[in-house]
Amino acid sequence: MEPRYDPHGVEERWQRTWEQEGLYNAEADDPRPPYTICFPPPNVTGELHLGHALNGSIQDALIRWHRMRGFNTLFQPGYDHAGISTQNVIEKQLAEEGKTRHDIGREAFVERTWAWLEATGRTIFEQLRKLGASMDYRRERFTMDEGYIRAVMRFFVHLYERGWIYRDNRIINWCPFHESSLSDLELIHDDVDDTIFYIGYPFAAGGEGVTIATVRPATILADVAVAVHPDDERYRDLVGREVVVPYVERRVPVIADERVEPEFGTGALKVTPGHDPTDFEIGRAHGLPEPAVIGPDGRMNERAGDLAGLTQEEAGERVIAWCRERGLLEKQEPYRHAVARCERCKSRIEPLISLQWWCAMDELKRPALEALRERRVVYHPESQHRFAIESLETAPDWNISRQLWWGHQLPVWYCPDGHVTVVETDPDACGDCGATELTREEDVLDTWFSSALWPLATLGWPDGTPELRTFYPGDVSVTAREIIRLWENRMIFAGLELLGDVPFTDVIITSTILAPDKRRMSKSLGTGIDPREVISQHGADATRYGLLKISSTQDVAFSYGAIEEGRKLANKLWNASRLLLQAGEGDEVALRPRDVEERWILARIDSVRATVEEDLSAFDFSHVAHSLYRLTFDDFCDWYLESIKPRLYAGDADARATGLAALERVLKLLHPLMPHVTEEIWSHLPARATRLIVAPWPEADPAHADAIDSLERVQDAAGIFRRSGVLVKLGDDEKRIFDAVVKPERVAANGNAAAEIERLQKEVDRAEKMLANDRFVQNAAPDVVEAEREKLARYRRELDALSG
RNA sequence: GGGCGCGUAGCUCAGCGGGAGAGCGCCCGCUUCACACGCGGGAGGUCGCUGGUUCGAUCCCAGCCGCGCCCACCA
Repeated sequence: MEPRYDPHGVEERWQRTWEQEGLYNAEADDPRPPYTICFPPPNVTGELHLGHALNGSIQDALIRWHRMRGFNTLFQPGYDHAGISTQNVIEKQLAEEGKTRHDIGREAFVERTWAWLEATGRTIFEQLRKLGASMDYRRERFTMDEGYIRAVMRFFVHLYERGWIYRDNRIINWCPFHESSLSDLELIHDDVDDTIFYIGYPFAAGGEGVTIATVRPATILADVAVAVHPDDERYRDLVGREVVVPYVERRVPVIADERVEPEFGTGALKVTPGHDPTDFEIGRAHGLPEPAVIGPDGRMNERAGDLAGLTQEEAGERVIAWCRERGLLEKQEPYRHAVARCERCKSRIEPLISLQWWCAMDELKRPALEALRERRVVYHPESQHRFAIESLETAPDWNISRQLWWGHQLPVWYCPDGHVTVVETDPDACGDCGATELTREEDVLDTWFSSALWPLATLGWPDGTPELRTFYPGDVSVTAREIIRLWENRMIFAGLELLGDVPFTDVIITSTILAPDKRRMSKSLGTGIDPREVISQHGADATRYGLLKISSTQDVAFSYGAIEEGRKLANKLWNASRLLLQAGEGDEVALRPRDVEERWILARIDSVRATVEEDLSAFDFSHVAHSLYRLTFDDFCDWYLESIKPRLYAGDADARATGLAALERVLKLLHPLMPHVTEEIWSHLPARATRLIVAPWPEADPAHADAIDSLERVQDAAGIFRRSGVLVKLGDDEKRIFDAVVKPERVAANGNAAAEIERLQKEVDRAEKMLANDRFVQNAAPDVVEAEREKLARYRRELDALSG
């Protein structure tokens, strides 16, 4: 064994070995209790980023821990077809060839997408293998593989038959670039500098009229009313009167609606149901018409009269000029406000009324809300649990149709008479009239519609497979905050609706990793860090350790220091094992603690085991990493191994056998975090019959607990021993050694009894003062007072020993 | 506008009612037979500010200042 641990080669070797030996595999007929985690299916076109790496490290730590604890673990891999995102990639390729998707047609487009995926997609799981993620790679699924498509079709038909899927003309977010609707959750909001115009709408009967404020003057052409708040005293008398819309010179009513904000602008709102979501709601409530003057391409349409064909900006200018000429433009001001953009192409979103498919949420979300409130599913941290409930409560009906070509085409067919047939596979005839000339709905489903089925469909649903029976419901889902509403909540209601049970019991929301300088990681800022490089440079174990160490409930800065720490820990373990192995020949690994330091380290390991179990159960991975680092460096190496060196050098077989047994336990505790180095060391230990990855997790071992207290005080002086070049031999009477040997040595080594006495005197004074305080003695918890008394007694003893 | 969170050593962060901590960095000393990716020693902090609760507050409460994130249809 070399004196330096080098992860290169070692990690790849174990990854191959584990997989080849089938140790990642999960079997449905395994009688052990199941433990299931589905890796959130990454975009099929994507590459591993730090979010994946952190997610993978967390999930794999949980999986490996449970595997060692005797669970039949399934870590499920797979990809998402990622509708818009993938279509984007292909459209960009086409654009480089000077073409659009319409030039090659739908069939060729879809074919091309598949061909491209075959050639270049699906690389993330190769990268996750290099992280050591112990997934059952045989079970890789895709949201558009044959079985999965059946699941999606079944889900749609199921919801349709429940009466929850409907088609309606409603206002949606239209992306002019993708020429598709988008859900609210697929938007981003950006501040832009705009101009707000104040425009007078004269009374139809003549006179001043009312002034409104708008940033989109082009939409004036589609105004159907002016609305004010019902309690707005200023406008009370106006309600019911008619005003004239500028430019088009159309008479429209003044109405009252609570959705109007009296404080904003002039408190009077021009109502444009065709081009604004709020106005749309107001319009529906008042039964107003919904004219549209802007088309799907974002330009003015034929209903815009002489402005048809213009961009909105051009049309707006013409409208403003018209108003200015007639003295209707009261003022204009610079105005900064947020606008919605497509999260993929950044195009400005056009609110348009469009015929779309919808999924009603009221019935679907009710059982999910119940499950969340009863905590059958719990989000971690707790603040996210509240957010998840709130999000679900307020979830509007779901726009599930997209006007894209890449995705699951809706299982909806129309006959020439306009009858609608909804079935899972191509029907022969119209369900209503028997007509055989059917055309299929062109729209595809929102990508998240299929993602919602991930925990079920990957296990074979809608078929009643053994996998589904064994591994559903699963256990944990690990994901990022922004995906709670898009994905997690939807998996919950889909699972409850289709199988009557939640898909998992815990959802871990991971922290966002920022660049080391706390800026957002982004390619354009050049602040991105590629986890694949980190892994190849520092090793998978160090990367895993580092990511888990910095993980928390808030946003965290990436830290190479934490990765370094992981590397150091691996090296330390490696050398600790060398010390023990080189100290003798035998292949004995056995607990034969003779001296208190041996009982002490066993007790420490057991105490850390308990802490680690608690922290893993609470998903506090940072704390786990911290505890194990301290255990390895401070307790195991700096103190315990140092103290048994004399015995090891003397060839004491018991000391070696016990040391190896203790080392084994430490390796086990660390394996979920740093699987490779621990397995590698394990393989060097004598007579290893089994792999560490499937070795049993340490049992509770309280046998040596009493050794902790007695030795820890002596440990306090350990530094002195080593510095003075003396290796202390600790007998049963540690206390005697401490008082008689350690103290004087410490003083001698420091050459500084006065300072030590001063320090102790300060402690004594402090403790005496507290204990003399009646209110402290009466009010503080009894064990706190007792601890203080013990401290005082100890300080006094030490003080006596020094000054006496 | 709403929600969440954060301000502790030069940097990154842990601790969260009774002794101010870790990693990295810095200074001093060690080629001690596991490890210089190491060992020992050390410097460095009014624990954002102001009040309150308490015998006692970095820790609980309120306000303020600063920073970040998420959500949002104020035209």
